[in-house]
Amino acid sequence: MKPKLDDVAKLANVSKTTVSRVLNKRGYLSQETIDKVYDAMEKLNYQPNTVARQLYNKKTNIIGLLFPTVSNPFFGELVEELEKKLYSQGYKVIIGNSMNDPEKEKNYLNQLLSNQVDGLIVGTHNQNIQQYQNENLPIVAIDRIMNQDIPVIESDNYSGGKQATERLIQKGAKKIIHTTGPDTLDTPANRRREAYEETMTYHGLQPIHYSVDFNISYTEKTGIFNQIFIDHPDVDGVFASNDVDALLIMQIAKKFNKNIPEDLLIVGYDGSKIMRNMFPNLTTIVQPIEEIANKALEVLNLRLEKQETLSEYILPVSIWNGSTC
Amino acid sequence: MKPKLDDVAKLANVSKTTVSRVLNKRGYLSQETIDKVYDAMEKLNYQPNTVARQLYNKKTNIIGLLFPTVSNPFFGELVEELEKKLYSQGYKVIIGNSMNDPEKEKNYLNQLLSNQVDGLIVGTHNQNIQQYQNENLPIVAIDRIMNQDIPVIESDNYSGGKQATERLIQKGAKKIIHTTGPDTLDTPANRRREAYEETMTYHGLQPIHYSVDFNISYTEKTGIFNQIFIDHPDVDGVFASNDVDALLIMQIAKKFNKNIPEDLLIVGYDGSKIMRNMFPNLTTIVQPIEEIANKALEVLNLRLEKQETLSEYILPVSIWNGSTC
DNA sequence: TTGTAAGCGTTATCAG
DNA sequence: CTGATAACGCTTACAA
Repeated sequence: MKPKLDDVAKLANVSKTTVSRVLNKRGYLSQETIDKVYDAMEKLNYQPNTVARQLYNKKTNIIGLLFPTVSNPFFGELVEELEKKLYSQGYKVIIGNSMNDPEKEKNYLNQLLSNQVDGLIVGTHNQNIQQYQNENLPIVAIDRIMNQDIPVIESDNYSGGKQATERLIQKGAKKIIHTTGPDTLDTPANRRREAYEETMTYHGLQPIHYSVDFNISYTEKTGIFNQIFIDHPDVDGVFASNDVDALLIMQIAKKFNKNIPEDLLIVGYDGSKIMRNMFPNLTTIVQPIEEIANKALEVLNLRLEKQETLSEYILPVSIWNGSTC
Repeated sequence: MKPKLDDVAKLANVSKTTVSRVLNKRGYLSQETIDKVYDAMEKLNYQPNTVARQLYNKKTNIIGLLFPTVSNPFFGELVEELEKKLYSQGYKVIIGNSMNDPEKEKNYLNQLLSNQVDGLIVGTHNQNIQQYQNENLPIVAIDRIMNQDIPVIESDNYSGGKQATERLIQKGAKKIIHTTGPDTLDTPANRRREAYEETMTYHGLQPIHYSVDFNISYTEKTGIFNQIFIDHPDVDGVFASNDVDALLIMQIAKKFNKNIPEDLLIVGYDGSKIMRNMFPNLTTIVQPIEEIANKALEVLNLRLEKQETLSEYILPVSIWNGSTC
């Protein structure tokens, strides 16, 4: 059996209180007592029970992170950044990969809301989850609209969409296709599409978009992207909704004998560090992952301290000049 | 204040015991009581306190995952796979990205060992952490040697190293350089290097390796990889320790005007799904990520049930035939 | 400087 | 079928 406070107390011939005081370095204690207690803890290899402490303190020092998938580099880097910073603040993180499955998200939520976490950072993309309302748990959303009470951190999607589209047009593309997430969601990322459509229209070009569900397999995705080239053999520009898709499309373009950038221009989205290093050629819109993480934590901390926050924080994007556009 | 069991009990005019019974669907209860209680819970928007349950049950239903970094696709996919499967078993996961920093790992460990988690899956690469001994917490290691008591899941590193090296040789490379992790660690991954060296020697070739610390920046990494081409302008083959590095090296090769595969053959390692889809051209040794995750959980479950396990489980690797070698 | 006792929010035993 | 009550392991008034 794991030793508990009481065992230490008995071995050291003091009370539980005293041991607790030593443990938490609180109150006045004689050096002698302190030594005795440490000795006993050592002997028993004592480790305080975190759960008991959590119960008393009503604080778990755990933050929940709910994201679609950690295997997409954008989320991977974001989660890593968040974890790193939370760790240095003394928090641990529980991660839920919702895979954008509403059931799973709802489930996670219910569990996490039950005093399991001190706060929540949510970056999944589902609608109609009302649970987020009924708690006064500090929550921050990343790139996701939830409700009035929950602040959203996002990068400037409209500007990103505009920059991408203008870049493609300026480099001579006329038939530009945009891949997006599912049409049905109301997320800040939709502003990319708005920007794309407005920019296209402004230049007298016809916007065309293909929406791709998250959480489908690579095989299915490849199927959809193939279809683009079948439906539009004359496509000469693609604005992909993320870098992984951009690269997938590049692979498929090859099969259709399209050379990049001669026959087809491509712009991606996200610009995670790992992508920019592995494939610097890909022209892409860079979301400031580190700044997003910083801002999310800054706002979460405000909420944890019950302070006021804005309801939206928009961070600037930049463009990475590769050779695909 | 959050409502508690007692509040529900009062509102429903029953005892805490009864509410608890309803909550856990245990024992005999009249339908009337059940309805009353559910009503009260509804009205108060009651949610049971997980921490209190954890304390009583001495079980948190949390598994700790300690990995170097979730932003490398190999670990990203592995962690995702583990999370997905643990979730379906009713576990949540606390993730620690150790960045291979021994301090951080030790710290995480200490915290997690304190009754915070029911089990641990460790895939970081540090030495000399003795803490793992003194607990009877179920632990499983992935690709990491810890101590006799802790079962290790790994893919067949020797075979992987041999296949990679032989492939390079067979395709005509003579001056083949191998990049590895730090020399100082005793990990199963070292068997790749052994295999590389033995295979090279067997073919009368001179093994040369460059060791690259984890947790250095991309800039530093690039520096080291640059050095390879400066030190060995006649290099015609590279066996990289992972796919990310393989791609980094490909970028650098370009700068040195080496065409792939004409002037330089490259074989990577890991073969995560995302990599194989984004860069199908990269010839690489594929670790069976899903099987590793499955086996790790199978073994962890055995440990959780206090059953015997083997001390080592080795899973087969395969080769992905790209065009870089 | 140290100890006693109550309480954090559950669950299970045992009695009715 | 239902209710007191103790217990899970720790922290903190309050007392001494």
